[in-house]
Amino acid sequence: MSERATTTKPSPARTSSAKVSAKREALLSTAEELFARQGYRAVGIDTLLAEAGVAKMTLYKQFGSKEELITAVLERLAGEITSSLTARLATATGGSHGRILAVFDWLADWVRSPAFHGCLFIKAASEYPESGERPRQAAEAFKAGCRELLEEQCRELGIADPERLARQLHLLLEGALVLSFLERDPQAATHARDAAAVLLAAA
Amino acid sequence: MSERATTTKPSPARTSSAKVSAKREALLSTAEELFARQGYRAVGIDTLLAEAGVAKMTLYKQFGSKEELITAVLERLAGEITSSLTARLATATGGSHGRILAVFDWLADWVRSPAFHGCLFIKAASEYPESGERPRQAAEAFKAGCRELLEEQCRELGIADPERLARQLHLLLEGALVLSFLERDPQAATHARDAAAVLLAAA
DNA sequence: TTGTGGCCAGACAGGTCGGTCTACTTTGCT
DNA sequence: AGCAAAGTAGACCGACCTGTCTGGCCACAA
Repeated sequence: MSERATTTKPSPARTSSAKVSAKREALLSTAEELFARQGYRAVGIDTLLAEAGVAKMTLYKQFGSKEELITAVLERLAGEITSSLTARLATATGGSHGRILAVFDWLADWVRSPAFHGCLFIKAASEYPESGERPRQAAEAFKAGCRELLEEQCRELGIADPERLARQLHLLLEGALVLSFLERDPQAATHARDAAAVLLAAA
Repeated sequence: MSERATTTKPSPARTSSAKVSAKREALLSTAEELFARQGYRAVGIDTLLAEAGVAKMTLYKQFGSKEELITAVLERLAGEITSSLTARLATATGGSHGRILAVFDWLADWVRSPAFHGCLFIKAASEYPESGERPRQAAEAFKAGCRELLEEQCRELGIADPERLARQLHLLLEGALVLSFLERDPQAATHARDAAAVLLAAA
């Protein structure tokens, strides 16, 4: 009866330390979506805050600057992608090339998901092209990680020149990312997989 | 496409028309360089005008808006690339695959030139992601042209499935563009060429 | 010489940007 | 209960944004 009109009784955070992340998480996921759809410089801080339902001071307390927020988005995303991909690789079966082809299957799922609006790392490097800028550094680190992951898979296969094959596969992967976004071709990743199979067979 | 200010009306004299082109050209080439190095939204119109030594009114009389200027830069660049590439192809020798490998040789020259700071078309699509935006349309048109050019070369070779091979080669090309810029790997195009040779041999 | 029209510099307009600050309310731990 | 941390709204800042407009300069034709 005396319940106030405004008492939606927001779920009390049961875990103490999880509470810290609540607003931070809202910021990160909203930022990821808006930046992906519109670009980094095109999205103003105020738009982002309104969408996330967070106050400006919270953003600056948590991240310090817009560029740091972008960097945090990229680092979080890199972690998610890495764990999602390695989980997929762990279950990969098929011939000896199954592991590598599974990377391209995973890629096909990624670029076909409705949340995909181009690779955020490539966009970050485009909009923050100077070596010293943190978003570009995060992008470089992630892409280097991709190449290393591919190289490791090639090495496990006992390929003659694993570094070389890994770089070629990486080209296909990045090409698929770009063309999935630029032309709206959901099959780009499939074509990349086909090409990867050819390269693998020849190695 | 080019300025042809004659017959229809007794319009400006030749001298003033030549002057117009001069300022227009200064705008286009300065814009191309600044946008390539810093990104489209990162470069303000005043910076651009100061660098080009052109008055603001001239820009708006010639192009109407910043987005139209960007579009004009992209269209001019697309023309230059197309003619430079087809000129190279005309002189391509080597085996039956020479023409296609020449595309990747040309690419290697492009990405290694000091003026290369990433593909302006990919960046345009990133910063103007909506279908209705003119810079993105120009980028889509150019990339579609690239794919068609590759497909035509494959077709001339009598490849079984030219469209499919062309798409695979296109993936390598775009991948090389991205990785040349993101990692600063001048060898990306060379690796793409190697991979292209493998795909060609298998087709 | 005088007139004309293209181009100039730069002031201006109206908004938005990233970022700071204050003063207040909620929240969660002890 | 009490307190400190975290979060809130929103005013405010100076810089910068795209785009418009004014008034004058200068080349050239009659």
